[in-house]
Amino acid sequence: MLKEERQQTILSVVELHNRILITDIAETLDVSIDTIRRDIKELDAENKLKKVHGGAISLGFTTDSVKNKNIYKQEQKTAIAEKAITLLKDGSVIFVDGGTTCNELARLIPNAIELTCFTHSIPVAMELLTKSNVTVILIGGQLSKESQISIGANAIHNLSEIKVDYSFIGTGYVDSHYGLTEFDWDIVQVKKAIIKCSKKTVLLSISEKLNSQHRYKSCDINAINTMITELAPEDPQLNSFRNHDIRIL
Amino acid sequence: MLKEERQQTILSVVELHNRILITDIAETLDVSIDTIRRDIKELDAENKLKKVHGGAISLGFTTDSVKNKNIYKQEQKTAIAEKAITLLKDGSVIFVDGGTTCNELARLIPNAIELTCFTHSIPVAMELLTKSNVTVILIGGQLSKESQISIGANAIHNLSEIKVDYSFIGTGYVDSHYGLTEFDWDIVQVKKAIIKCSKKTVLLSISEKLNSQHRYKSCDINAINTMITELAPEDPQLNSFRNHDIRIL
DNA sequence: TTATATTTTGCAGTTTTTTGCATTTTTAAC
DNA sequence: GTTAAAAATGCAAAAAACTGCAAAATATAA
Repeated sequence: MLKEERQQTILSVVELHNRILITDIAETLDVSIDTIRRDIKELDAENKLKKVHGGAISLGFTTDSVKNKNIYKQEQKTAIAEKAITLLKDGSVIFVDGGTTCNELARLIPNAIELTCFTHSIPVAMELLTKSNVTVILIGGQLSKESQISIGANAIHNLSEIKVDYSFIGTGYVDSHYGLTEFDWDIVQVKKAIIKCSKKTVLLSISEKLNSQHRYKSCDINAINTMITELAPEDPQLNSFRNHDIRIL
Repeated sequence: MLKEERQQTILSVVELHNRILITDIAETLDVSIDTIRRDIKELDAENKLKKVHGGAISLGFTTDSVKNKNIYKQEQKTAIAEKAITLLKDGSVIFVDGGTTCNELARLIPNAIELTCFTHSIPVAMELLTKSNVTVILIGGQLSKESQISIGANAIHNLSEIKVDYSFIGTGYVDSHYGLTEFDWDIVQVKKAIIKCSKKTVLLSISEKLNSQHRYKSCDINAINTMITELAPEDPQLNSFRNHDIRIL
């Protein structure tokens, strides 16, 4: 049996079962344990799997991946959240939207700043509960299973009764011409209510979402006061937004 | 079984239930208690979870509050929750209070029953979000860091606008003479509002809390329609409650 | 084809890691 | 305080990993 074949077999077993035992596969393929050990060592070096004591596991199955929960574009979102943090002042009253980027913002709020945070997102609320310097006020309503935020008439009504200095919102799609758009109608209604109750609205969006659109519109691009992406403000990708009255951060 | 796999399993249990008991998981995975202890120690060092006496809790619940204290009486709470489940009917509209026992109830709701659940508890909401057969409606308000529920005028107002078939509530202390009492005044106000919006109120309480009282009163014992403990209904410990118009389950 | 260089493989001995058990110490529940 | 459960510690057996080396397989070149 060729080495290449053997390694391919190992990989397919790992992909199928998320794991492999050295002793098992050595017996199955009828080669020595050392050979398999060396194969796995190589495949690990090539980043095809993760070598562990006694065998190997698939990359998506590692314990490290649980914590970072495979958040798509995690680094960019952290960079965006860090920029957003700079807008916070002691005593600010803010609203934090749902979504992974806003969640990251919540996570990174420093404990030097006293804040009052409104949110309709369960994950954001969880994150903020750990911070003693933040007063958290939950916006109730029917919970969306998918996005884990309050939506519907009740949520919108609750939002109509508050006023915040800044709201930090995410969006499904953003385009300088079409504005902020979403796939989901209910979400759009809530976004509208959020923007309405905010003195200033800050959009957090990874650059990937720029210049894309979908069917329902949350607001015009002019409704946004500040837009934060992971790009430098002078990046050419942001050119189309410069004709508008937006601060790019 | 690979060590990585084991640790992975531990992490996923912690993520799902926010807690894990060393003895439980050792038996489930069929390894010694010491091994699990070492795993949890490692995972704690890697900041994947928080090690506590008797097990581990998820990082989200690090607010060293109600959560980790009572991971011990878990079995009793599960027994209570299982009894409570029997009261649920298809199409019921219920309210689920915060606290570990009610959380257990939420966790054990079977997916055969269609329900509409109101709750003011973040952990309960999290739990219910995983169930496709349950419509979850969140009661907003200021969040209590310690108990992770909405409290205050806003929460009470929101409660005044709903009506549910059953509410499942916990309490700090319960006594056949003094009724349901709490250490915290704000909590009491919310409990009153919950009871007011319920056609029937079901108290879930481990027997340990029976015949104890504290300074603020939520309601008379007569305000409770059904009381569930982990004891058999005919247990002598429940005698003092038998003079009242309560169903004991 | 043959001779030579290179890679791969299996083996033996050593080191490291993992695991379970017994004992002591600590914790927390009462 | 007492007491029972859990945690920490030390230890030894077992499993796995690493090391160096020589034989075998493969590739390369004359």
